[in-house]
Amino acid sequence: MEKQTITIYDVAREANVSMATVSRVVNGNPNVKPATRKKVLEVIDKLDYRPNAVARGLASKKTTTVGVIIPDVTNMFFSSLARGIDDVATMYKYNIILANSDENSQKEVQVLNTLLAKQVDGLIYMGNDISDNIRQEFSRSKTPIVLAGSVDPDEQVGSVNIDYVAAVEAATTQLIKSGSTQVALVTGSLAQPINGQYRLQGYKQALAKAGLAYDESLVFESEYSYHAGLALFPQLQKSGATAAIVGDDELAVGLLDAALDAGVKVPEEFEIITSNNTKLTEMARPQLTSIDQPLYDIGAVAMRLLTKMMNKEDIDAKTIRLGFDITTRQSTK
Amino acid sequence: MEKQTITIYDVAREANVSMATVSRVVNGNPNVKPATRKKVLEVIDKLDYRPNAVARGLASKKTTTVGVIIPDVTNMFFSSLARGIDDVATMYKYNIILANSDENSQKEVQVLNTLLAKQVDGLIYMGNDISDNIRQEFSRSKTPIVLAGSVDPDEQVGSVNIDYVAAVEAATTQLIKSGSTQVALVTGSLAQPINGQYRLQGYKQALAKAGLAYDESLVFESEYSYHAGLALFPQLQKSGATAAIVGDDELAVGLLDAALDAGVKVPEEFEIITSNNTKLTEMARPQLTSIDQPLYDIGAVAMRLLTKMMNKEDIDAKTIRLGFDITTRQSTK
DNA sequence: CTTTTGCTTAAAAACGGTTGCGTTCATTTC
DNA sequence: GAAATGAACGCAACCGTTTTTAAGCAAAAG
Repeated sequence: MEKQTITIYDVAREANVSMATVSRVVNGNPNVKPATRKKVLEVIDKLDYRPNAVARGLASKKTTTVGVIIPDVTNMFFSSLARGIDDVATMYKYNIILANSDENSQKEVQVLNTLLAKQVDGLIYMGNDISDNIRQEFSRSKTPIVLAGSVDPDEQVGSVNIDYVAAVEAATTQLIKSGSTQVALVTGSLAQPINGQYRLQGYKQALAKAGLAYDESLVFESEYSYHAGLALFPQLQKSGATAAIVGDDELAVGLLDAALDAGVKVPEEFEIITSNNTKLTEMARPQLTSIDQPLYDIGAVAMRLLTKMMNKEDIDAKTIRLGFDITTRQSTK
Repeated sequence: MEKQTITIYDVAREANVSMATVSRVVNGNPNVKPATRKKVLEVIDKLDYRPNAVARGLASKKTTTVGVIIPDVTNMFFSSLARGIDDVATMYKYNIILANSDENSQKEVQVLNTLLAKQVDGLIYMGNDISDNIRQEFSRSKTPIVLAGSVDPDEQVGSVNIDYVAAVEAATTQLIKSGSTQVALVTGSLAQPINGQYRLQGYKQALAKAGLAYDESLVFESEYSYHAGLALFPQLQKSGATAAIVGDDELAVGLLDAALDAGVKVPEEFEIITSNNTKLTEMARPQLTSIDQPLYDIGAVAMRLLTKMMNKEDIDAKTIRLGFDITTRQSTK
C-alpha cells in the first residue's frame, strides 16, 4: 500500500483542466484566467501536489542545480567560498551538488563527468591547480564553468579571484619596510600557477623595488596544513629568514606555533603575514596579520557570474578581480 | 549549430541493436551476448555517449543523490561531518546536494521541500535542534532520513551520535578530580535537547557522584562562536568558576584567548575541556583538552546507514551510538 | 523430427513533466 | 450581425531512460 505519488495529471483531472494548464499555473505563466488559477491552486493544495523536479528537468533541460568541485570542505578557505556560493545559489533558486576532489586530478575528472551526466546547469571549480586533464574536459563541455579563487592562465572559462601578484607584493613590501631583509616566501607547489607564477612574481617585484636580491633558498614549498607548518619552521630558522609570507592560514598557524614553542618571539624576532584571513587568523595568539581576500564574496560573485552565463546574458568580463586588503594584526610590527 | 547531444537511441542505431540492449550493457545487465556487448561498448566509446542521469532518474525513480542539510559549512564541526558523509556517499556512487540552513527552521523546511521535489533518494540532517516543523515534515515523508551528530528524542528517523550524557559526565568528573569544585558548563541553548537534556544531565550526574551541589549560576548558555567566547569569559570569572566544560571548539578558543588576554593562566588557574576535537584544539596554545567525538566517522556512518535504508536492507538499530574519548592536552592539569 | 527450454534481443509502454501549436469562445470592430 | 482579435486552454509530441512483455532462435530433450 505505497503512498501513491500524485502527479500533475491527478491535479488536472481533479480540477477539470488539462495538464498543460496545471503546468502553467505551477510555472507562473500569465496565460491563465485568475479563476482557473485559483481552482488549480486549491486542488494542488488539497492534494498536496509537489512537482517532480526530475521530470521537469528532463522536459525542460534545466535542473536548477549546479555542480561545485571543492578540494576539501574541511578547509576553511574553501568552505568560506562554498558558503558564498551556496547563498547566492539559493538566492537564484539553484541547489549545489558538492563534491570533494582532494585536488586529485583523477577524482576531478571523474566527478566532473558524473556532474555533467546529472545535467547540472553550471559548474564551479575550486582548486589551486588546473590540470591538463581537467582543462581538456572544460573546453569540451558546453555547460558554463567558473573558477572561484583560482586563475585560469588561458581564460577559457569564467573566473573570480584577486590580484595575487599585487597582494603578495604589498605584503612583502610591508615586511621589508618594517626591517626584514630576509623575507621568506612559504607557499604551495610552485608548479601551480597561483604560487609559481603569481605569488612568486609579486614577491620578486617587491624585492626588486626594495633593491634586494632574490634568494632562492628563502622560498619554501609546503603542503597546506598545520602540521606541515610545525615541521617546516626549523628550516625557516636555518635559512636566516626573519619574516615570512605564508600562502595558507593553517600553515601559518603551524609556523607560528612552532616559533612560539621554540621560544622565538613573534613579531619581535619573526614576523608573519598569511594569506586568507580566515577566522583562524583571529584565533591565533598573537593574531595573524593577513592578506584579506574576500573569500565569501569570491564565492558569491562566482556564483552570480555563473547565473549570468546560464541565462546566456551578456558578460562584460569573463574574469573578475576583486579587491584585497592587508589586515594588520599582531604578527607584524 | 548546437553540439547535438547524443542519446541512447543514437547508440542503438549505430550499433544495430535496440535501445533496450544498450541500456542493458550500460547497466551491466548480464543478459547480453559478449559479442553484442563489445560492439555496443565500441559505439559508446566512438560516439562519446554519456547516459543522461535525469532521464535515468525519471525512469528508474532513483537519482543516486542524497540531500544534506547543514547549519553552516563554514563551521568545522559540521564540515567534518560533511566530509565523512561525502566520502562514503562517493564510495556508494551517490552525490550530495548540500544546503545551508543556518539552523533556521523556516529555511530548513523550505530546503527540505525542494530536496524532496528533486527526488533525492535519502536525506541527512545536521543541526542541534529539531524543530516541530521539521519533525513534522520528517514523519510525513517516506524518503529515508538520518540525523548526523544529533539526537532524535523520539527515534522517528535514523541517527548517529555519541553518548553525550556519558561524555560530559566523564569530562566534568575529570575536572573535579583535578581539583575544581566550581566547574562551569558552557553550552548552546538549553532548549535544545543535546544541551538542555543530555549535556546538562551528564554534568549533574558528575556533580552528584562527587557529592557537589548543582549550582545554576555555573551554567552558561552561549552562541557557538569565537567572539561569544571572548565576550563570555568575564562572566565566567565572576561566577567563581575555575574550570569549564565547553560545548563548541570555537567558543572554547574564544574563552581561552580571553583568559590569556586577561592574564589568567591556563591550565594553572583555569582549566578547559571542549567538545569537538576539531583541528582548532591542536592549533590553540595551550592546546585544548577535548571530548573526542569521531566527527568524520559520525558522518561516514550516518551515510552508510542511509545507504542501507535506501536499499531497504534490514537495519539492526535505527540509532547508532559511536564511542568517544577524552583527548588530554594542555588546557587541563 | 517435433517440442521444450533457455538465452538474447526487440518493441513499446511507462516515468512526470514542458511546450509549440491549434482550437475555442467571448469581445471588439466595422 | 458577421468578421476579426486575442485571451485561455487543450492536444500531443517530446525529453532520454528503464523495464516489462514477448518474440526469435538455437540447442537440448523426447
